[in-house]
Amino acid sequence: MQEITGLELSPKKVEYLKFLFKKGGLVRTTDISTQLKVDPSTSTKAISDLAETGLVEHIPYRGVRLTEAGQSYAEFLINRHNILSLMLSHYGLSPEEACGEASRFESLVSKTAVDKICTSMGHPMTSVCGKIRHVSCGIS
Amino acid sequence: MQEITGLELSPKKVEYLKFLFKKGGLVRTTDISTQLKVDPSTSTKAISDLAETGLVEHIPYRGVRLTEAGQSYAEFLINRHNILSLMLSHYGLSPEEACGEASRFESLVSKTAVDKICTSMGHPMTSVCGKIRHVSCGIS
DNA sequence: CATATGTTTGGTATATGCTCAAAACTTTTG
DNA sequence: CAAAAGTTTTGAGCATATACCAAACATATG
Repeated sequence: MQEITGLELSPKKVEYLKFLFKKGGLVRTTDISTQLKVDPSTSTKAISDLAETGLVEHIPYRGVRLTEAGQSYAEFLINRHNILSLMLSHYGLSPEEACGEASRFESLVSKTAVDKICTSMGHPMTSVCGKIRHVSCGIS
Repeated sequence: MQEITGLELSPKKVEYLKFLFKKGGLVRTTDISTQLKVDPSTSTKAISDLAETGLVEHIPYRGVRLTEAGQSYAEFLINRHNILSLMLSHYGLSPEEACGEASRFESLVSKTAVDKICTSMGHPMTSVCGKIRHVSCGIS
């Protein structure tokens, strides 16, 4: 994934990647299916898809791990979520509401837009749902 | 549609409804397919779906018209779009960017959130892409 | 009223996401 | 250290949303 547009992954795939990042290391299929509340077979399938994109490495019967590309992409995904949540919280949404709304639509917000929002907010360090790291954020 | 959550329709269905509202009156299948750049058969299908929800009335070979429910729902959809676009434009996105981003994700933003954003912005009357009418906006 | 135009139907395709049952593999344990 | 128990994967199948094409159908017009 050379240029990140932010629109590469489907909503669910984004969830998987964010979870893998937060969990860290080798993650078991069951952990994922428990967390995302789906059948283990569903998470196995999703992981196979992600493995094909090169974002994760799947060791069958062992677990999944983010690749280096996956790490930095997941970091973008989490920053995007945090920035959008923070933005929404500025409009009177509670942290939970903001976080929930952002989770629903974040996969459709481009990196370009996120970068502008981030810049406009002055590259904040913390959101309502986590710290923000301005690594791939196109600081201007 | 008793209580509007804002999450009733798929992205494309939202587009159809917004277009029908803007066009007004009885709209022909071809107008729709031309506008949304899809095959006429595709728009016929979408319209059938919408007709089942009671938001539009389809008179075969004649055209489609919003029902009263469809009218007010479409008004909500357009306000949502306008409010989200305006919000984004406050973060340095150009009108075109703001409008484009909003179009991508608006169908996943709840009415509750939109109402809060609208209130927080002081119920603005105009956005970067159209006027705003605060009819169903839960003015507080 | 026959033909041109516009619309709908039916078949088919892709993408995403999901479940269940059975097979395959790993781990535990007697 | 083999059988039982537990976990993971595979394969078949289903649902939704979106799309196209070709054929059938309705309407409008010359």
